[in-house]
Amino acid sequence: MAKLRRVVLERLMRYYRFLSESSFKKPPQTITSAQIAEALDIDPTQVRKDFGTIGLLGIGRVGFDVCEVCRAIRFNLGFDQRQEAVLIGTGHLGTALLAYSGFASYGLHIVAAFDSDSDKVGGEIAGCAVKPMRAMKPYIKRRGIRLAILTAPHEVAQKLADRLVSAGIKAIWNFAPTRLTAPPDVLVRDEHISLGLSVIAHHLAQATRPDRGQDTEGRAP
Amino acid sequence: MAKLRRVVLERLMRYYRFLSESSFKKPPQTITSAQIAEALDIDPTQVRKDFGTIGLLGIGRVGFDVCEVCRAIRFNLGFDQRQEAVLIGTGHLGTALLAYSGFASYGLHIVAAFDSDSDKVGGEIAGCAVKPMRAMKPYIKRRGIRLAILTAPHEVAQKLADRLVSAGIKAIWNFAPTRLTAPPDVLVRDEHISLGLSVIAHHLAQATRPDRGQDTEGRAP
DNA sequence: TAGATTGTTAATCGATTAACAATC
DNA sequence: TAGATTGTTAATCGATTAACAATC
Repeated sequence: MAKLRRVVLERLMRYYRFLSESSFKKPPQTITSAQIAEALDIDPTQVRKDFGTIGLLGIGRVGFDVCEVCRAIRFNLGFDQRQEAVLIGTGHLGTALLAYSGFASYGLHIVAAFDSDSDKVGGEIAGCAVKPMRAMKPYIKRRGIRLAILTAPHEVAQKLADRLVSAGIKAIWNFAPTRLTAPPDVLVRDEHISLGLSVIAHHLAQATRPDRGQDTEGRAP
Repeated sequence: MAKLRRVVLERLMRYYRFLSESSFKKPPQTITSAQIAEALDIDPTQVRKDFGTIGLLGIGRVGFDVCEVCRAIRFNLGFDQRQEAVLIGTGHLGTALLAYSGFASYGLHIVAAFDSDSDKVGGEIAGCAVKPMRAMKPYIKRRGIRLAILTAPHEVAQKLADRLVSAGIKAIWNFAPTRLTAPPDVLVRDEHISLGLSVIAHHLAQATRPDRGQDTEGRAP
């Protein structure tokens, strides 16, 4: 399995979400690159190229077999393997993620949550046991967990990330508003909503005070 | 104010977050592009170019004035204007966003939440009143709200988005796992966590079953 | 002044799009 | 067969990085 670039991975996910809708499970179960492109606002050549990189071959004059495409994407994104994860920090966001039922269809299972609040420890959230922080490292080691979902506050995020790495974690899905540092073999995916906010805020500010056109005509020197 | 590209906006946000840390508020309050680049793992030329596009001039042999940089970014991202928003759907994620106290520092204020659950309507979440869905459109119109944060379930997301657009909303920050369609003058920013998941899942699958090297040496024909 | 840092132009890199022969 | 769709090569586009004279 070749290593794929981030942009390719994200497009593969979009194809997958689109094609796994029930409507495509029915015959004739084939679809052309042009149809996918139209629906997702992507260039059809791009679709064929992406499919090519994961070894998919289309059928001339017909298109692609929907099931085959889905299977290839599942394989390349690893959805066909059970993936266990721990969640660190059971605040509102952590609770939201624990309650989200959609992860299982991607092979992802949150098997334990950890929190420093002794009132929460011993309890359950969305069927997942909440354990004390000191149990984190041994738990991860014992079960060979490789993925951690970090939903702890900013102040403790880096320290927790370090502990996760020392416990053997290989990927951190970071929802804390903090840029984490980790060794090169550990993948960190940051989900800062502040990046989205920058795009939104700029768009709205644009509308309020548009460019006063310093380079347009109508203002002779 | 010129319209800026998404990648530039996201970098501006990263600069801003880095520079607004308290440590940079103290004298000498200047910083070089190389220092910023080092901290954020960005090319120094990129930093200077980004600053140039928002009209910032550095001082030879010294660098940039931290306060001036922050002010310019605040202006360009619109953080200096009060921005009111409504939130639609008070599930776990909606509650997490309502409880997040960091938005105010970007000028963003969630002034009302809407939900279809009559048990929630009339109550308060994190100091924000929860109102019935039917009150949404008149509320938005009356107060001239331009931003909606959509944290409703997948099934109703597009329908709600349509209603928001008809009420006059100009930007939708979409946390529902749905690709929304909206008129071109309405900005939609999708925060699908599934995109992040694709990157994480692929990384972990890579480690489990690395490329069996069909093109590498050691396998003579 | 000498030297560090900027602003800007040119070169590189990678990703997207266009073109089109090959294919079913 | 005729025609639609693929796979792939070439062209374009945009973003990143390198180089360096101008500046304080």
